[in-house]
This record gives sequence, structure tokens and C-alpha cells, in this order.
Amino acid sequence: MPAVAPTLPDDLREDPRYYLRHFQFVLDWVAAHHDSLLAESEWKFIVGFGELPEVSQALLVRMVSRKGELFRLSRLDYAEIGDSDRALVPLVEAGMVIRDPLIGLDELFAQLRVPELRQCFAERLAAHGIAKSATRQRLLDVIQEYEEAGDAEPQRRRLSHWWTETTDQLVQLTVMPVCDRLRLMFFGNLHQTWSDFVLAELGLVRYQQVDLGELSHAFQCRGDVDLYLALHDLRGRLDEGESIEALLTEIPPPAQDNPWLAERRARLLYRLGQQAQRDGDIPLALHCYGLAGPGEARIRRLRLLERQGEYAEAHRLALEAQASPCGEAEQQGLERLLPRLARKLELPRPELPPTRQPRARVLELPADHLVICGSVELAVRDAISHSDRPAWYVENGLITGLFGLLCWEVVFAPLPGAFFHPFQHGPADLRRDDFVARRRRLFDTALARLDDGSYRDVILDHRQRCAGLANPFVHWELLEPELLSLALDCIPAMDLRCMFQRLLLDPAVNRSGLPDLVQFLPGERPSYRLIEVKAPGDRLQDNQRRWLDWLGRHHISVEVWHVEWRHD
DNA sequence: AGTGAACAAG
DNA sequence: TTCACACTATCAA
DNA sequence: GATAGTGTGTCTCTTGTTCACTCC
Ligand SMILES: [Mn+2]
Ligand SMILES: [Mn+2]
Repeated sequence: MPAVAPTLPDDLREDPRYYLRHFQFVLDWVAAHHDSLLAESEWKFIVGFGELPEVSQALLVRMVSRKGELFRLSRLDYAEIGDSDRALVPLVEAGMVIRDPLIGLDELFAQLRVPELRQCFAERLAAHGIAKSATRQRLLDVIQEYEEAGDAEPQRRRLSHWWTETTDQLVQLTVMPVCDRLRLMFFGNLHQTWSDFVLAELGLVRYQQVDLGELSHAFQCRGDVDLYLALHDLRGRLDEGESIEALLTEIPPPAQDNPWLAERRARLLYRLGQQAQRDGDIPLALHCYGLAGPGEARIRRLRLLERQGEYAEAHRLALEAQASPCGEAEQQGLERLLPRLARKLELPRPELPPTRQPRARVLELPADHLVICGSVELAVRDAISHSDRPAWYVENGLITGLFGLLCWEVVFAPLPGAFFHPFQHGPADLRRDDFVARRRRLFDTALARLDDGSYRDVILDHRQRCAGLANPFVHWELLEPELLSLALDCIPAMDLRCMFQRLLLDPAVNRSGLPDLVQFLPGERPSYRLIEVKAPGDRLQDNQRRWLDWLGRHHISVEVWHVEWRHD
């Protein structure tokens, strides 16, 4: 295995082909770290790319970075490349680009401008007597009618055949799949793109740098990369509206030893089930939910069974689920389902843990405050906020932010598999259920700062040193110094510990559902309160109820305020 | 001619 | 290439 | 009260260009 770490040149801001250096860096990185995961075709691409003239490399990367696979030559105009037609020649020879590819009518309509489409289809549009102001969609409808009139199969033709008078050329990239695969192997996901490099270089997004172990990789085997790509493809086709049955037959088998990919697969199955339910195909939806396994899908499945009148089966499965619980949200769903099912089956009402009602009150406000303040939360904040009792609209940002600042080093601890490239917002295993367990001692140490009073300095110190760096728990724009120091002055360490402990129970899920407002009450007891604002017609969401329940049980001052608008 | 969405690019 | 929250409609007890 | 579905602002930043669409 090559031991040389790929490097990026330092002074890329002067280099007009900076994007090519980024791309080459990824190729080198993948070749160095993932050589065993590459197949013949990827090696062929990497080697072939290296043999291209630099202008051709640059043009290819420009195309890869842009949207879609089809490009008009007239839109490939780059000062640092020059004559694109000439730069294309080696790309076409290498099979990376096709000249004048076969395209369908929809692709043609996406490539040509409306005046060009009028020219292209002048005769048929004239015969149809189409209005001059017709939109592109209208033109497409008309031409589609002509195209579909004869045979059912929609024709694919070259641009030069669709529009013989064209003066432009169309080219098509063929290497998008291999480039996506390489991008995935580098980033460990497909939502980060080639432009992440330049955003980081310009300092628009700043990342905490973590010592990457040489053995830190997103993928351990090629099968996992294939699985990720397959799931991604299926989800794209789901969004395109392809039939659920067809997609379901292509769902790959579950990953045995990769919980991360198993979870992605389950989420896709859950979405397939939701779509099937929307389409009214209940048996198919039940099937998808069943395959998706425990969690949200299990609840949806039980509710569907209930709606089908299959009370006994639903009840049996609900008890089974309760025996192997999967998260508080699922538990909450079961606690609503079981009494209903028991009633239908004329069984005794099941024992439920007592639910505590959060303290609630009604606040009357002039109706025009909604417009003046912009939102109901801000209207309440402005109504109660005074200089000696300041209130802030923080939602989840304050508590998670304090947590992120206190536990900064834990979040960015260089555990194996957590960090593998320099553009990560947070550890890759943040959503895994062993995230906390793997860092238990580190979290214990960080939270111990709450006991000896040193947490205040830790938080303020991280605020100073890390300001602006991406952190999945910290939203810098909210954490003004004034808010931070008020929070540290007014929220007792014991309360912080309590709330942080619930965050640690399920950091990914419990980051949300915290109340809208915090009001600081310096010199009073308690010295702050949390307020969830509810406009008329709004009601507590499940995650908000779970947080309120926890806060109430631990005697943290929290209230739900129902606003009523007063019309004068 | 003006507006706004989409895209490209650094 | 979401995610978190609000809002609305409908059904049932 | 429960559930399902939709809407909204956010969307890694900011700027400039192109184009579609609409209005006059
Ligand atoms: Mn809120
Ligand atoms: Mn609220």
C-alpha cells in the first residue's frame, strides 16, 4: 500500500485551475487509502485521467462539477482552458465524453432555450397554431403529442437530428458514476461536493481539524460502497416517482456487519412504505414497514394494522415491540396504541406510567403584535422581556450550544472511524447508537466540570478559541456573548447537568424539542424559566412532550403559554 | 422592462 | 439535498 | 386527542449571469 499522503499545493488561490488540484487530490487520496476497494474500471479512469493533457483534465473537472451530464459546447467557455472543442478531443478518445449523444425530448427541452425550441419545431408549432406567449411546458405538451401519435416508444435522437440547423454541439459526460463513487469514498457521503474544497479554502466554512489516523476510512469494503450507491440510486428514483413495487425488488439485502448502512437501508424502506401508504396500497406499505424493522416504521405499521381492523395482530406486535423497545419516540407511540387496541379487544386497560401535565397558562396579546413582531414566539418574547428579566428566543440552540461548547473535545475526539477527511462538521458516528458509549469516559470527564465549577471557563474558553468552527451542536449566530454569560449566570450547573444527561441518552434525537423561549430572572428563585409558546391551534409535538416531561420530572422551571389574540 | 429562479463560480 | 417546527384537516370517542 | 399531510424557513456564503415569465 502506498504510504505517501497526498497533499494539496498551498497557494491555490492564485491558481486558475484550483479545482483540478482538488480533484486530483481526491483521486490520489482514494488511490492511496482505498486501493483495495477499487475495481478495474476505477483504476482505468484514475490512470487515464492522469494521462490526459491538463486542459482536458480541467475541462472534465469543470463538467463534473456542474449540474447534469449534458453540456452545450457554447456553455463550456473558460478562460483558463481556452478552446474547449480542442480540449474535448482527448476526452472523446478516452471515452469519457460522447459527442452529439442520443437524447430524449425532455432532455432536448432542457438544453434548448425557448426561442430555439420555437425555431426547432417551427413547422409543427405553426400547424398547431400555438400562441407566441406559450411557455416551455406548453410547447413540450404540444410536441409530445406529435411524438407519441405514431408509436408508443418515445424517440431518442441526436441534437443534430432533432434540429438540423443547429450551430451548437452537445456533449455528454460518461464518467459521472465513477466520479460519484470516488467522491463518496473520499467524503463518506454524497451530499458534500467538489465545491466544499473551495468553500473551506476561502474560509467561508471552517472546520475543526482532527488528527486523522492513517487507518481512518469511511468504508471498509467495496460491498459497502456498492450498497450506499444502490440505496442512493433507489431513493433518487423514489423521488422521481417510480413505482414502489419496482423499487422494492431492487432493494439490496441488509448489510450484516455495518449498522450505519443497515440504518440507511431501513430509512429507505420506511420512505417506500410511506409512499405506498400515500398511494393507498396498504398491503405494500405494511410489507415495507415490516422490512424496515423497529423504530418509526414499526409504529406506522401497527397504526396501519389498527386501521385495517387487525386488532389482535396489532396488539400482539405492540407487546412484542414493547419488550424490545427502540427509542423513546417508539415507546411514546406504543403507549398511545396499546390502550386503544386493548379497548377494541376488550382487554383490561394496560398500566401506563403516569403522565405529568406541564404547567400551562394563557396569554392574551393584541392581534397586531403577530404582524409587528413577525412570529408568535417573538411576540411573547417582546411582551415579557425587560432589562432585568431578559427573554431570548432560542429553541434548541442554547442548551445544545452550551453542551457542544462544554464537550468540544469529546465531540472531536479522534476515535477510529469518526474522522477521515478535513471537511467534517462532526464525527461520522454521531447518529450511531454507540456514539455515547464509545466516549463514555470522555463525556463523564467533561460533565464533571459542572461539579467543580470549572465548566464556566471551559465553555467561555471554547467560545473564544473555536468561534466559527462547525460543530453539530453549536450554532454560533445564536450564541451571542450576552446570552452566554446570562445563561451561565442564571442556569445552575445542576440543571445543565440534568439537561445534558438527556442529550446524552440520544444525542441525535434529543437535540430537538426544547422550548421556544428562555427568560432569565437574575436574583429570583428560580433564576430562569423555559417557555414553550403555542399559538391558537398549535399543540405540543411528540418530541416537545418528551422534553417537557423530563424537565418537569427534574423540577426545572418550564411552562407552556397558549397565546390568544385580542381583536380590538 | 422588471422580477425572480436557477445556476455557476470563487 | 434535509430538518425542525408550525399549521390544517379528518376521524373518533 | 390522535394521526396524516402540508407549509415554511433553513438550506454551508456571496455575487453575478442567464433566462423564463409577466406586465405594460
Ligand atoms: Mn418553536
Ligand atoms: Mn412553540
